[in-house]
Amino acid sequence: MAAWKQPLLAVDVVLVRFHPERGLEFGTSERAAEPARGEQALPGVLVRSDESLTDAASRAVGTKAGIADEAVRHLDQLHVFDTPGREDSTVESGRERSWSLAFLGVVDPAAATGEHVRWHSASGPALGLPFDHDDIVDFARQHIRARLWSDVAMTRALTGDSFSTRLGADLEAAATGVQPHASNFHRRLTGLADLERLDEKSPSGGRPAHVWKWRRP
Amino acid sequence: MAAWKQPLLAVDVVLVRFHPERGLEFGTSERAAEPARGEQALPGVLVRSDESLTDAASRAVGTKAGIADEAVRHLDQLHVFDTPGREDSTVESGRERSWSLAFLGVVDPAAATGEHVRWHSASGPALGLPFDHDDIVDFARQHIRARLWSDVAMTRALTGDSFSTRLGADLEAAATGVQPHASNFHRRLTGLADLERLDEKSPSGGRPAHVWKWRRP
DNA sequence: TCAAAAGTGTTATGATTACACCCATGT
DNA sequence: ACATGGGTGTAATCATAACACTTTTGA
Repeated sequence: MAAWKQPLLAVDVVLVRFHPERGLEFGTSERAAEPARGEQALPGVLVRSDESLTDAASRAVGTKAGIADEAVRHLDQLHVFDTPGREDSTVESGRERSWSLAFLGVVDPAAATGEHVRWHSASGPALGLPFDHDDIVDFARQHIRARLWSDVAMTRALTGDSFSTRLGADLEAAATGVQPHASNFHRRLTGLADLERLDEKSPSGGRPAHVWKWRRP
Repeated sequence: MAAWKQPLLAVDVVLVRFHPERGLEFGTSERAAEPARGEQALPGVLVRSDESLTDAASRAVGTKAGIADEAVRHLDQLHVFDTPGREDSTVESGRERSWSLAFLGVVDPAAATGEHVRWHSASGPALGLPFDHDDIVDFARQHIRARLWSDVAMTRALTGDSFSTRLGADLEAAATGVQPHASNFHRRLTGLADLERLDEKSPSGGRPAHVWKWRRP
């Protein structure tokens, strides 16, 4: 067995946040290096041998998007995308293979994300990102929809530790495309074991909505 | 940015088959190389730069387990396992990091798999495999349970192109741990759009069961 | 004709959806 | 008080589970 020369493994992070006013958004940052230099793309780095994959994802968010570690509430491995002839096909041979392990990175919408990050509404059209990044975003979109409310860690990262019924319903609407009936949605939250209804209320133009708090950590 | 020296990316395949008599089984093969030489483990190879990840998985099944390509009905990417100090930590430094992209590989139970492969009942205890292979098998087990009947490609690979109600019910039982009510299970299959009930019957000691056929390819 | 196993009929139970109506707040 | 939205009550609908009972085979 000869010496192995493999493509390098990169991690690319699909940044997501759920902003109370702006809704569900995907984040991109500007590429500093060729190829596609200057274009908006998913922040990514090559994985170093001394770090875990999740650490690499975290580093991508930090160094490429300039987002503080504390602002990243959740990191979730998605899928390895295997593309002939994508980035870093430096000089030669035209088409080099490349691997990208995609992560979902949920960001605190209250955190400042600086000028490096551009946020795009998830309800808009495809983002037109280079490489196969549009596919990756799409994969993430379906991942979110399939796991909302059932994957507590992910959902909690999107909503924050506590949230109003209103915000929850809007998140549901953003993820699935249909606004739930307010009444039924309230009952749905009631049924979730990890949620607790507080006595607080959250103003919203009419009758204030209840506030829900995730139990435990 | 200096030259990158990364761990090598391996693919490891969780072989699975659903044998009409023996039930759901996971397959292992004997390791030919250190570390853990001679032990049963998941077949895996280092990915080459000129092949896709799925091709690498396919090659692992072929070269390490000696299973013909045609016998592999389905290959599905699972997760990247990132383990400090696993295999191929050749000589030095004691603990090298290593990456393994796990695949689920569904094998035709009618195909001869030679002496290289050892099949273990999925209902038995943990297999006691080296590295984190037990964890990987467990991941695969949950993957199967979560997707049975909803993921047509995977389920079809397990059942074959056509199968009796009996076999389907046994598969369900093997995956979930509970034997479904025969009556309700029949109706469940009726409800699946991709399934068609044939007029054939399949003997089974009592009244013969119907045969179901997957539509399309 | 009896045992074994597959299906059908039917009902109970529970989740999901819809919608009428009442409640809590700001103006 | 009225507009705005949140929430409760309640009923219809649909899926799931349970179980009695019938059907089809082999012995």
